[in-house]
Amino acid sequence: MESSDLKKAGLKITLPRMKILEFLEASKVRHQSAEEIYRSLLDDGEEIGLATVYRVLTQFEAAGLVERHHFESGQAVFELSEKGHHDHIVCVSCGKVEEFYDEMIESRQREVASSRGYEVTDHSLTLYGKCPDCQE
Amino acid sequence: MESSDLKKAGLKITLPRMKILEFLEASKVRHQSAEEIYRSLLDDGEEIGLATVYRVLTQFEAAGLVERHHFESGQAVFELSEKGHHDHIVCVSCGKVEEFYDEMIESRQREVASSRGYEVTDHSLTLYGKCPDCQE
DNA sequence: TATGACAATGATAATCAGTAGAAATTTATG
DNA sequence: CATAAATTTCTACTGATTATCATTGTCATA
Repeated sequence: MESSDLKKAGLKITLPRMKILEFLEASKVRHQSAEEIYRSLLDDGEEIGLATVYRVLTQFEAAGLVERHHFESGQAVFELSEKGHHDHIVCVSCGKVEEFYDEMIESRQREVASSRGYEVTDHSLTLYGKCPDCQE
Repeated sequence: MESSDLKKAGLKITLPRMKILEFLEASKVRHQSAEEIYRSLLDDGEEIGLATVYRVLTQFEAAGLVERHHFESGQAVFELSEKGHHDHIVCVSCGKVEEFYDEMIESRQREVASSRGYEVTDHSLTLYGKCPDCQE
């Protein structure tokens, strides 16, 4: 079932790609950096190179299998794009990431863009704040 | 008039800080990277180090004089924060940046965050698309 | 199932934005 | 002006990501 995802994406079925995809699907953490994914795979006893992790994630992104987000931390994080579009709330204390979707915000964005003659291809909205757990 | 800004920010008045502030105020380009600012100053015949540009911009940011944005380019850009809060539309073809403000979007963001118990400290919303000039 | 074209991997070097350290210079005061 | 403290500069270094390249793996075809 994973391999069909790869085929659909026009990617050959290789061990590293399977490993990464399986790992992302099995992981309960939805937003992880390339380095974290790499470390986790090594810890699981897999043999894989960091360069391959970066390369494969980039290919997955191009294929629409994962999304890359930048948030504030210098380091990009990746998430499986199983669900539809959504935006993020990031806790500035603990780093937790929650997802949300608000149709009113979405539609206003489209209006703002088109009123200026833009064809929107993408957008990113991230709220930063303290999550309930981190407020004392 | 620039020096008073620096004083208010609790920063000593130094040549590099004046140069950078004057440059930002005189520049017609509102969003520039540290490297671009550095190059421009050198081209203007000023003597300044890149490390100083980065450090001063960071101090200006802390003092609220400039804002730092991350967009998709990997490289941070800085803008004078003369105006109030606003979001951005970035053209994916020519890199042009426009600003906008939409109260409905702002208020929905606050609602979304508070409905999840978050205290929002900041947010970033960026739309990506093709500007009118770049659509053939 | 063997083969060959070509894509993918992995180790490492390179790049790129940004930061740290330490010596030299400048600023604000007395 | 003299002096302490803050600031600048240069340069080396980080950390994240990408490029290189020799080796290996995949897969359509024979």
